[in-house]
Amino acid sequence: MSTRKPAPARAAAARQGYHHGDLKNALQAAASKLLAQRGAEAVSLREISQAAGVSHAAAYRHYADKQALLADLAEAGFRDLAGINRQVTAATRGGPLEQLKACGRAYVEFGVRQPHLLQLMFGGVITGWESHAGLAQASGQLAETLAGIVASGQASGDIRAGDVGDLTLSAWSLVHGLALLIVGRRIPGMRMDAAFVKHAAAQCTTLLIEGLRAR
Amino acid sequence: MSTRKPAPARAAAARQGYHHGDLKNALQAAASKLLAQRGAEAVSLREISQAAGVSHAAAYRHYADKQALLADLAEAGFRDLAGINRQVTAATRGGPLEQLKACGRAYVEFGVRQPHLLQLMFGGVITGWESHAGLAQASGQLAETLAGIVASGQASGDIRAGDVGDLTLSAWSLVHGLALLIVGRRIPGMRMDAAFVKHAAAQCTTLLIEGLRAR
DNA sequence: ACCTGAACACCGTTCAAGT
DNA sequence: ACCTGAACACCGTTCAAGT
Repeated sequence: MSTRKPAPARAAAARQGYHHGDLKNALQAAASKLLAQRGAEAVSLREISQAAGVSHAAAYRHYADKQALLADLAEAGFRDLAGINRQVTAATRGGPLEQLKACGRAYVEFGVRQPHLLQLMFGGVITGWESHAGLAQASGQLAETLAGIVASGQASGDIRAGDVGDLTLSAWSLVHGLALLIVGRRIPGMRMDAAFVKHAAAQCTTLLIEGLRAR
Repeated sequence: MSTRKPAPARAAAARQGYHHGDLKNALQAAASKLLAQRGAEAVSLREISQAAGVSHAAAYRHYADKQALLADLAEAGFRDLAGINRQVTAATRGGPLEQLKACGRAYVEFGVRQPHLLQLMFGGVITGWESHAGLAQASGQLAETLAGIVASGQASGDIRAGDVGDLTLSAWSLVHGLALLIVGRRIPGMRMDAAFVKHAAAQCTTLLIEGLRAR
């Protein structure tokens, strides 16, 4: 047993409404949960604070404003998505075109799994990305991950020659657009179930690799 | 001369702060202008009402709530974009693939010209599309316009066989994703000028027609 | 150093009252 | 029928004050 008693001390502090211990993470967790439930515009900072068990002004000790907290959530989303891409790439056998296909499907599935998070990451709610360094960096890492797959495909001769940035942008645009059209429910006659997502992702990524394939 | 004097009567009414004449259109115009300047989340209904020269409660005589007004703007955006697609299609010679290419570029240019409107149309700010019948219809018409080009390309033998909905979704996803990535400034090293937009649209639509081309 | 509670200026929405 | 002004319940943000 340790001589320090952090848990009881924290509990006592919480009882008297003081010292949260790790409020920043608690705010993130509460915000993430509420975001997933109702979307960024429908959740207030006061509600997040309440869910974290502190007064509505306490968040300002850890975040400059509401946007800074949302930016943290978006950043985590970008890191998560980039990680998924790396993982899927590593786990997929059959060459770069199959990897790209698998990543595209994973990208769309990520969006369907967390629609409100995807909207936050790309929907224009967060302004002033310059002031959130980590967010811009995480977003850039996602782009780099995709570019890496394209570059390796060119090196192996599976993907045709051309500027890596241009080809990556095309591939990214396709899966990104599909994910947002699905999440935004803009596709007529769409049933938003796993089968449709799987089908649509397969169709789109097939077109993609037809366009990218070396000939 | 008519015996009725609508214009002076309206002016007199306006002087005493009553009877706007065509408040609904005035609200739309004011909202559209403010949306273009600062985006949907940064503009309040009170501000729109003030810009239209009425009290902050007057808008509720014409719109159920703020969302209904925003839905009207989004609907106009969808109709505008669908009209642009039809116009570009009619004006482009050289077959369906060239038409699709031209529409893709026009789609991206529309987004770059009106980034806040594009975000409103697709960014998830408007919830409950079911309650805005005109909006859902206008969005559907845009999809139909795109599907029409794909179908005519199949009829002429330029576009390969396959489900029209699937091929249309792929084409739409590509240009839609590109437009949103550009507007959202998510492309590393991007310069958001006309030359880049032209270049990126050309690259992406080239990949698209390679993937769609009959072989 | 970290949090609270009151305060400020806003916001969307409602509603009785005016013409 | 159409609009106003007051009112209500919220919100983001600030700040003196508490421990």
